[in-house]
Amino acid sequence: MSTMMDVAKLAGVSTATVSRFINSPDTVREATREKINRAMKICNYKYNALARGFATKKSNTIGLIIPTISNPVFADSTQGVQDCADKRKMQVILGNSYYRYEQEEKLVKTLREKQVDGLIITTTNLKGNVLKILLEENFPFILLFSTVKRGPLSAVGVDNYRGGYLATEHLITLGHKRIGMIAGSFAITDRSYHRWHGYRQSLKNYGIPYDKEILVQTEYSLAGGRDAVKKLLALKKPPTAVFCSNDYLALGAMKGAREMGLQLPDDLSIVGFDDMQTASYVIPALTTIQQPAYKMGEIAAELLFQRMESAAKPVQKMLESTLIIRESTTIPPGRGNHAAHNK
Amino acid sequence: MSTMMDVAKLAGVSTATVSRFINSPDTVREATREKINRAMKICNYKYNALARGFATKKSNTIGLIIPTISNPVFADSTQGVQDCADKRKMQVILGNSYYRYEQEEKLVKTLREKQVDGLIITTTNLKGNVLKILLEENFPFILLFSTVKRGPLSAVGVDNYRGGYLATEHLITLGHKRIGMIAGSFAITDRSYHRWHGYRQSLKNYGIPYDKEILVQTEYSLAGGRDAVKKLLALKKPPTAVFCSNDYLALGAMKGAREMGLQLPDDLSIVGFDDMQTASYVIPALTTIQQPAYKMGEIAAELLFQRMESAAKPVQKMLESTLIIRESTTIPPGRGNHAAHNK
DNA sequence: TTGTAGGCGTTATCAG
DNA sequence: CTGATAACGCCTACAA
Repeated sequence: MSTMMDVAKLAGVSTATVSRFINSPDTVREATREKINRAMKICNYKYNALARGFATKKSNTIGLIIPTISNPVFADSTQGVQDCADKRKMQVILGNSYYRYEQEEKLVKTLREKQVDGLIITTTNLKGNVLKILLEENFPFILLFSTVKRGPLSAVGVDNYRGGYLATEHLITLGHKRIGMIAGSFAITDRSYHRWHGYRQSLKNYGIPYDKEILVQTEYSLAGGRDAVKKLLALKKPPTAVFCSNDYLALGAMKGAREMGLQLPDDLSIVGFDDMQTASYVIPALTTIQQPAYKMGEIAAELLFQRMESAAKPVQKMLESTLIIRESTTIPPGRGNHAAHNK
Repeated sequence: MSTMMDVAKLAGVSTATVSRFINSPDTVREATREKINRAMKICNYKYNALARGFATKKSNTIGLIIPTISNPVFADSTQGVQDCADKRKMQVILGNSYYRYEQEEKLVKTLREKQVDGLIITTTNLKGNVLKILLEENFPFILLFSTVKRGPLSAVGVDNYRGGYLATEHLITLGHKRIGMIAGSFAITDRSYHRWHGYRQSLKNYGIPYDKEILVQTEYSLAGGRDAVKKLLALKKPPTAVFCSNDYLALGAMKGAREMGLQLPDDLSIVGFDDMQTASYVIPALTTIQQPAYKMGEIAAELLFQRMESAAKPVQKMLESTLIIRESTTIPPGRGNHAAHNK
């Protein structure tokens, strides 16, 4: 593999000139440029960005840590950060934490060793040491899908509490009195926890007693949702509606309910969270809380690049999450539902 | 940021020893190890993997180029390569080509400049110069979601032709005579093209004339599938079944058909391709051709690492793709369908 | 506009 | 088991 040295010799110039030619062509004379160009062709020169990074102490690479790329919401946000990085001619190294803190810890270590210029993290543990150290050492990073609204950490997210509130309120407005919740394990994601808070508050505001019997925490998966709904439906007093803390859980719940012979949405109303692409293509189309995942990724990257350029004060961007009413929610059963003829 | 030099001085040893301590601790005396350890703590030493890569000419990084991470199938395969890379303590830089060849070209250039040790590519143009050059220059790379079965390129994929054949045969076996196809644009993905070939061959083998009227090429998206199915349904002689070249298209088609007032699957049978996670959770659950995406990613990474260690002869791994029959396919309408009471 | 030369943090070779 | 020292490929003053 040929180097600048080879090119320089062949072109009869110094390596400094070759370097200039690459980084700011207009500072080198036309004739020289041509010589260099020719020389590069001849020895099939390939620029070594790693060597450059070594010399400049900038890798032009950022790290992105998410729980798992197989969740479409994280995939969308990843796309957002990638597109934004691409514009800045930056690359992104991806890491999956699988909702495990030690893995997250390991990832930031490895990525920092790789000299990434900054980090975007969808963290699994807001209180952990990882973020604290990053902050202390003044390393540029942005939280994504974050729940923090103030303080020293820069972050982008949505108001999960409000999302949970809206989802529940929608169900209450339809007439439901017994509303269950299927939540991602609180130990693993505080987003789920915040959504649950919104749920509780909504119940409270409308004078519906909270019943911890109809909350089930589970893993964030289709199967998790399916099993959870079956558990709820097996209760003596099963809920007539459930709020699921993400769309996977909701689709799983639809499946589970159906397997138990229920008609949807008539026998059970379901609302999700995320609005992943397929949510509106499912039958019945899923009522859900929409999160602008792609946009959030874009903004996180944008914020990170700003932060990398100059250490401004921390900012938190909370984006709007909105309730999207579709077909998976309706009035409670036995209330003269227009769709009651189905039974 | 402190360097090995600092640690060495503090510990009263040479940088060489520090380096040894890091890379093969057992070659340095216990007492020395402790000194170094202490020194590292004191100056909060952080290893610089980039400098290492510079010295060793190995970045311990691979590049992964896919069309788009928002397609769950590619997300799954990405997870597969990442998990495999993780085991080898390798990082992966992700790039989206968006099915655009120039983008793919640009990506391999950038990634090579970044000195990735190898590349995994889900290519958009098998015949393009990119792969040819990679091959000529003997750069390690593996094709993923590949259609190639022989030749100089190493690759992993499934038999798309066979998948298309199976899907169509299933429909024929159910009694369908008029079977349309909604395909991803052939110009963009030869996988789609191969699936179409399987479709044609199946038709032929069962003596059903091919009608190009009921093939529509579109973009790989939910909306694409929806629009396409509407086009087909508007024909004088609409199909009673459609084979969609991926699951997104199939879900889109379900939506479109439903919007036109059809009952599924009774009025229209639909089969997809991929078996993405949500496919079995949709209602009616999607009949589809399953591709082991995660597995394929894992194998591709495995193959790449082998290739990086020693330039063995090229291999092509074709994995099994199987027909998964679920609820979205049934006998043609007007044939005494058991579900006919729905109308 | 171009050249000279030192430096970036690690590894690797060769002595000791 | 440890130390000295020359790479590795590029950038960047500083000088010319």
